[in-house]
Amino acid sequence: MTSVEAAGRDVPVLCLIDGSALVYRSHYAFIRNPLVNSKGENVSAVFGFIASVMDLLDRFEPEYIAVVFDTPEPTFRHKMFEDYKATREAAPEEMISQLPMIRETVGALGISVLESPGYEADDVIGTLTVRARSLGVHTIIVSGDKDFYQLVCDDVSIYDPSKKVQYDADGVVEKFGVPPRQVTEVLGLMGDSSDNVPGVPGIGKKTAVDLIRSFGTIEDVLKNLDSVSGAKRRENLDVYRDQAIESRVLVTIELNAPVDMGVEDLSNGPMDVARATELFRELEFPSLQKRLPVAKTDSGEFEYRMVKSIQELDQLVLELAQAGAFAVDLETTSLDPFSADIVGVSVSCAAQKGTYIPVKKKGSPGVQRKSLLKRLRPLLEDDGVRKYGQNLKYDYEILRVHGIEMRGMEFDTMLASYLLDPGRRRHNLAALALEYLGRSVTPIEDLIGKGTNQLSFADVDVDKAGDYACEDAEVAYALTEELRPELSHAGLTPLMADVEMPLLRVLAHMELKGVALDTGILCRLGDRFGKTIGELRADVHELSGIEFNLDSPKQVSEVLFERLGLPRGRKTKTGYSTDNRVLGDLSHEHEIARLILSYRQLTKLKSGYLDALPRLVNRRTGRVHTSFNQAVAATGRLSSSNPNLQNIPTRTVLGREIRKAFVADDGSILMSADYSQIELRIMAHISGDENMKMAFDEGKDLHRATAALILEKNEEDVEPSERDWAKTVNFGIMYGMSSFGLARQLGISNDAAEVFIDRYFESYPAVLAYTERVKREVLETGYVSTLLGRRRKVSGLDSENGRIRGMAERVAVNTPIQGSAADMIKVAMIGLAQRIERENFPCSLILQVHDELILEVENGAVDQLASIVREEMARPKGVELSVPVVVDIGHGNSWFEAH
DNA sequence: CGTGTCGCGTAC
DNA sequence: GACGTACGCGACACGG
Repeated sequence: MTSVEAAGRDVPVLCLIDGSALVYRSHYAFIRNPLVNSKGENVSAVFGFIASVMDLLDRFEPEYIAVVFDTPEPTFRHKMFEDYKATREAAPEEMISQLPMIRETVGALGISVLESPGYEADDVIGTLTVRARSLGVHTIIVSGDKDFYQLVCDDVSIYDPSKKVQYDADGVVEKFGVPPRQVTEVLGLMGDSSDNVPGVPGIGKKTAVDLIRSFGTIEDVLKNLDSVSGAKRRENLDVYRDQAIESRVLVTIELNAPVDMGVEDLSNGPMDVARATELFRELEFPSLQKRLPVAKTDSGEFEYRMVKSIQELDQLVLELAQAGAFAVDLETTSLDPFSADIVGVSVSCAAQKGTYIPVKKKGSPGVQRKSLLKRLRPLLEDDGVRKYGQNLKYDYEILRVHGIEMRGMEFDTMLASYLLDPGRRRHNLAALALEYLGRSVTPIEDLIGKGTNQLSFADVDVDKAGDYACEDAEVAYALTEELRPELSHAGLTPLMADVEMPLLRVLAHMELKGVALDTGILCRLGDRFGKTIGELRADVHELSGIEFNLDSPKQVSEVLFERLGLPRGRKTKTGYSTDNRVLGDLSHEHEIARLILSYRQLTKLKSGYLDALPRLVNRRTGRVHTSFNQAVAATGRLSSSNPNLQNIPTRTVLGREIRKAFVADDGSILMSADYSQIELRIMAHISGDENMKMAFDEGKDLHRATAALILEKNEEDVEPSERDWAKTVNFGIMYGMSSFGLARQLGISNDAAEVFIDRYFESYPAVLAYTERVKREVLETGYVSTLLGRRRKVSGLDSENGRIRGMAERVAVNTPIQGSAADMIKVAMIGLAQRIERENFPCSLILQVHDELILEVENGAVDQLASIVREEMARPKGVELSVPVVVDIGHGNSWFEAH
């Protein structure tokens, strides 16, 4: 419909954005549901504005573009007519405060910002349209304001960003009723209430258009008053004739405003992609970030090569050996190392340089996989040639499946980032490149797409794959150079070199080994549970007299609290809670609560374990291979996923049954070794509390001893319930629990809980001192540390907000304890794996559950292994506690029996 | 139809 | 609000 589209791209385009109007529109578009980032800032206007601007860039691909703002200074219109815009309300502060960010982001997108004191944006825009016209440039004015209709002609059109409609001269007639040259005439008569332009009383849009269509101009209307219908209308036109003329001046856009920029100064771009990416990250606009082009670093700076022959590969191997260190990255067809085919290998032995060796396939360059691996093997297996990489555990596993043992792994960028700031969310290459190098890297989705119809990496065009792969290796190299000194500066080099890097290999072996699962057991258990679940569901529906989705907490809450009118408990964000605690209380009121609890327990076990685990048995190995994530938990712990084998039930009789399905191969057994109360022992060690240390020294039951101290009675007189209370307090203190939380947990009054806590700290005074010490440490240094010097930043301890401060306190108190326990078991794992390997012992580590190690061992070696495990766990090298460390060891045919 | 968030529950 | 660290399920809301 528009002249621009008709004209195709023969004519250059200038986009002029009515900035102030767009800010308003963007801000109020979200007024009911403001966009607030995690810092609590309202960023609605920034988001709406920038999203609209990016739409424009996509839609019009303009050669020239500028955002034009009004200025706060009075304009010539105010001087002429003092009431001009007098009824405007002041802009809201939370919108005004977004203006600097909008300007900055617009700047990063390579777009000029214009304003002219004493003139409105309209005048600057009008003036530029004239200049553009003389240069043969078509102007698109981006605004919803009808005032702009007057500027429309063959070379000027309007684009309304909220309606996404473009108007040419015909469009204006259709929309407004008169052609552009008569727009000011109509506006002069009808006025504009938003700008407080008076016009003529009693004449609105419809009448004004009728009059101007009949007569042509305001003067013509006034000359022919006799022909105007309506006595009152004639009178008003007569009385307010000067006001009409004056209004027309007010609405007429100035075409000669002082604008010091020419159209040629308003070229679109270049975009500062790195800066824009950074801003979008700060603002938390991932959706906009995705729309940015990938940062193009000056390609002259980078040297990405592709190896296309054996001869070139031999040359490369020499180069890498000469360099003594290189970053390596494998491109494969799968994340599962057992089914992953190697598509190519990229390496980098200098920043800004990368080489890709594609595996040969029909019709494209490369080297046969067999000869590729053969040529690289000596280099990869050479301990003296240092390897860098991002998540080397993966590359190590792939190579190992292909018969290559990568040695000399020295620096994993993911782990380095994790040690530097274990609290950060992502340690992926893209995030690190952005953070430490200020670079954006090509996302893999750009090559293989996303969602269901993802390509295999093998199907990616080899040149594109090469660029991507070279970049990954090269970025890993550059990051290594960047992160190594940072690690050293933070005193984290030993932790990296002696713990995390060696552990990487241990974890890889555990993942590759996997654990055998007797799916028959799970299947039978699943059938049994399924029947009971069906019965429970029927009973609940019967009792409530309605069929509903028992899996929906929302519907459960409706049935319990509305239909059955049971007493409501706590509220959640979305309604009334139906969790275990609430249902437990309700079970005295109504039988249905008990049934729902049973239903919940069984469905949880069935969907979460019985049904889920068999699906994750690897087709090739017949075993389950979890991932042990080394850079996730902020305290230094590992985590486990796909499946999570660190949350297999044990606390309930029914749940524990699942452990019977975790079994050993024929001729072997499972051995479980777990630390007894390791975190409390570490708390005793770190705090140095004499009473607590003494209890451990004397081999006492710490919970019983604690109860005796608090209650001032003999240990043998402590009741089982009293021991349970003490146990709750012991753990509660470690987690920074408040008297409120303790009261809730124990079902006692707040005052009673406070007394407990006071008595606890009187019994263990150094523990209280410890909590004070870590808080002071955070205030002084900003972080807390574990026994091995692992650091975690803690923020919020100085917050005004009690909730945030409380959270920070708990993190500060808990992290050194949880983290030191993690340090300890990691060191034990490394020592144990080393001995097993060196002594060629017929066993493997297979699982770690925070304070427990599970091994699979051949029948004959059980007793000998038990003593090795105990030694390595009780006295991990470099971690010595001032209290005894007790390790409980059991074994059996299944995990259930090993406990 | 895929993606993100919430409530909930499992582990240590 | 009120106990630290994880992972993952089903439901639900949202957006293309």
